[in-house]
Amino acid sequence: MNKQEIILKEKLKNYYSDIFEDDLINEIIKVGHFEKIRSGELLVDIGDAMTHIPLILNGVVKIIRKEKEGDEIVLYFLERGDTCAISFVNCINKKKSVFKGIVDKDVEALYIPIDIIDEWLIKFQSWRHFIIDSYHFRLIEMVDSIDSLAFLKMNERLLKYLSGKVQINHNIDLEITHQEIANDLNTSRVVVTRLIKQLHDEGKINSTRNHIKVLEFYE
DNA sequence: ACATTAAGTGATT
DNA sequence: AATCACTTAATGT
Repeated sequence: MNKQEIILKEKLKNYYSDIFEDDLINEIIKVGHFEKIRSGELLVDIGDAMTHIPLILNGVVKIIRKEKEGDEIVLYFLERGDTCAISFVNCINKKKSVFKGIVDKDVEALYIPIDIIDEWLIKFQSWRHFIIDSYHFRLIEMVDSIDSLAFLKMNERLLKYLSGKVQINHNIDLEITHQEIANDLNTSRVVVTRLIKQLHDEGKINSTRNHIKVLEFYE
């Protein structure tokens, strides 16, 4: 086993040993191939056929639903321990992706071929549970995001968005522009600017160019 | 110093 | 809450 594999095994052990049994971790290391993906890179696009599934070790992936003419909206973020279970089902049925995934913060991931994923479902209980749990979790996130769209006003959505960012980044300092937020929420920059200013005046955030410090957020 | 990009604002729908 | 049109401020070359 080479040096990289050892480091990898350590990372996997640290992050996943609570959920996966040792045998499974060993198999993951055997068949998975390691990749680093830089922030801003496209992971999957709508219509892509998937052959491998990334198991996220580090970083953040932004999952986006896209309307025909460029209109996009962010559904949720994936981080360590997450994997897009939606894509498992895509794989098993050999269907194409319905979502677009962009790397939001540099990602380290292990790519696992789909046929093996299928085998593991039978072979490992912990894997089965992992997939089902993560599917369930995605569903909850989706419902949540539908709720937001349907019932929340823009200012509430913004606050929720910022809260989510803080959680996933493990940092209350966000490097983001009003324009980027506007794109993610599918609104205009002007609107974001005004709401940001409001939140700033209310003392809930601190905003300067390219940077927002979130002082009040949901857990 | 100049150009570019981000953010702020008033008025209108 | 969106859009337009314009200003001001911050930053890069």
